[in-house]
Amino acid sequence: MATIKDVARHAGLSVTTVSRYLNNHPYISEDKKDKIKAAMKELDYTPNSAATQLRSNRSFTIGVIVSRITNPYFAYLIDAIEKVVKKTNYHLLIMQTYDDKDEELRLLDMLKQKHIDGIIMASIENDLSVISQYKQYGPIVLTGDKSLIDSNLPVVWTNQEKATYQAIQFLINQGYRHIAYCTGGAFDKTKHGSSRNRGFIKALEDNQIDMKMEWIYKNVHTIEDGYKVAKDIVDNEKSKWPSAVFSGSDEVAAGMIKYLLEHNINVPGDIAIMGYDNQPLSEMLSIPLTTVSQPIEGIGYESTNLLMSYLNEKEYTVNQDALELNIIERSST
Amino acid sequence: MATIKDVARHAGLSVTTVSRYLNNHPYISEDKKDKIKAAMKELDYTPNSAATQLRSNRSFTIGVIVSRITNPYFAYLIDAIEKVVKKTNYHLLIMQTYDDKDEELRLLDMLKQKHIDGIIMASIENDLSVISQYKQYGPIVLTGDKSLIDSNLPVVWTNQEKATYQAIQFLINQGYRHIAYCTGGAFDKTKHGSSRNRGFIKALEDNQIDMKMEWIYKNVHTIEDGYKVAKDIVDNEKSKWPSAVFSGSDEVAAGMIKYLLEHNINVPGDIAIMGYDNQPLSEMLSIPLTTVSQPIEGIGYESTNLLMSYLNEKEYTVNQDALELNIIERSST
DNA sequence: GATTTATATGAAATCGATTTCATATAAAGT
DNA sequence: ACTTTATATGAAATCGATTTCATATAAATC
Repeated sequence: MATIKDVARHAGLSVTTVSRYLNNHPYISEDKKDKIKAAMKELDYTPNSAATQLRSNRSFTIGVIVSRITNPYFAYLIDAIEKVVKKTNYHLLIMQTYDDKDEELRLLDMLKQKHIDGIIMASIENDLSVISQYKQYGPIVLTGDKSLIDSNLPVVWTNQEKATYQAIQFLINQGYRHIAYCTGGAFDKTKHGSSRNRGFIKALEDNQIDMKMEWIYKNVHTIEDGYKVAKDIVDNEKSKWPSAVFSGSDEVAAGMIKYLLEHNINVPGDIAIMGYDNQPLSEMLSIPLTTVSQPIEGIGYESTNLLMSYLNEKEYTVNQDALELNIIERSST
Repeated sequence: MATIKDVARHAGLSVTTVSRYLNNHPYISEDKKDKIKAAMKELDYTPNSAATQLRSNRSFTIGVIVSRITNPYFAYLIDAIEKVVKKTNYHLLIMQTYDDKDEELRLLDMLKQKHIDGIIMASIENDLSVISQYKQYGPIVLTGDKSLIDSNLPVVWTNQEKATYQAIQFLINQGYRHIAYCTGGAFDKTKHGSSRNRGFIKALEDNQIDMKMEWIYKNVHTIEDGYKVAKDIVDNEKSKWPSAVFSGSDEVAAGMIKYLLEHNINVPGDIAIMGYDNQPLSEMLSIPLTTVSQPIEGIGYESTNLLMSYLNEKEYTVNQDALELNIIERSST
């Protein structure tokens, strides 16, 4: 492969001048520019990215960490991020942790290795205190719930507590008062619980509804999990069924609907179902799903611009208005 | 950041020895190894990847080109590829073309720039003759239909013509003889048509069924497209409806089912629907979808191992048995 | 007309690793 | 005891760009 040296020789110039041309520096005469252009074409020259990186100490690559791209939420988020990145001279490196702490650390190490210049974290496995140690190696932008602002890292946040509160309130307003709750994580009644859990608890409290622990389902993620939860509910006497189930994920909601319909249980007549994320499948279900939509485009746009502002040492103010969650009302409630 | 020089000094050794340690070369005494280890820990040393790349002329990164990761087919394929890559010392760079020819060329250029060592192409925009010019810069493995073996590039192929033939034959065996056809691409009756089209045409011929051009829908991709196709069909007199519709994509099939059910048309009683890809949503539909499943795991596994074999100059024989397509029979036919 | 200032170019140092070449000692083979 | 061979280490060159420092000419200012 031709190097910058070859181009310089071919154009009868020094490598310095060719380098200047490559980096759009001022003060190069037009005729020299033409000569360089011609030489580059003639030799089919492309700069070696490793050399550029080594000397300039920038890789012009940013990373985005997600748990897995087969989750549509992350796929669409990456899509939104890439749309912004494509407009710059940066590349996007998509990294998956598969929910593994060590893997996440290995990915963060790429900042240290100068493989990437900055990171957007869309999922988080390790403690924030661990992650924030890596910011000395390059900017790290977090995306997620408002509670992340406690980390001393820049955050593009949404208010999950408020959205969940509103979702539960929405169900209550529709007349449902016996509400079951599914979460992908843990559930403890203390204040250390996750934001969504807090929103759920608060909404019940504000409406003087008692929370029943047997209606709290933890660690449910997949369609199969939802299927099982529905079975678990329905296996009780009908008088003990909740009138509505709020699920922290559309997949779980989909699994529940599948089970309920297979057993001729009316949705929402017998049991209403509400999901979260507004994933593509949610409007395609037999019973289109009422759900909470996340501002994915906004999160992607804002987080990328924020990260870029750090890389280019400019100011950027996140437009919080673009980060509102919305309830999408369909037929399942 | 600490460099190899710092480590060497700190350990009282030469950089050569430290480099040898980093690359697992033989002939380093245990006590020196310990000293190096200690120095690296002490200084929190991580090798600069750009320097390694520049000197060794390898980036230990491979790329996978897809049109877009929001397409579940590609998301799951990437997932399968990453599972293999994670076991090696390579990184995976996911690249999206968004169906853009120029973008694809820009991504291929990364081979030239030595940004990546090799590429798996899961989608292809440019002519194969154009793409194969890039193989001088590093190995390129194609994945897709059998017809790609004409390119002089290594291919991990599936037999789309055969699968489509079998799918149509399956419908015919079930008693459907008036079969409409949806394709994401173009459709011309010449031998230059795509493999799936050939399979469709051949199946009809072998069963002495005339093909009706008004039942051929071209360039349909999305759920919305499917919705429109169903409307277009149903707007005719019922006597002119096809008895079954084969669609080259589950999304399109989903859109059709949505429309048909909304208009109280029985599936499969009035019109049967068959999809392609066996995407996650296909079993979640009101009418679970009969579809053709692609061996995504196999394609990912084989293509990655094949690419790795080129990078490590070893032999690898693709296990063609892992690349069969299968008909998944559900309720929509 | 003398002195700044803007424009235009090049030689050499540098980024942080690996690779080549050289060398010294210990162990093995004859 | 003498030559190979295996083990262990280091100095210096190198990969291909960018950056720093130096310099020469043309244009602008006083």
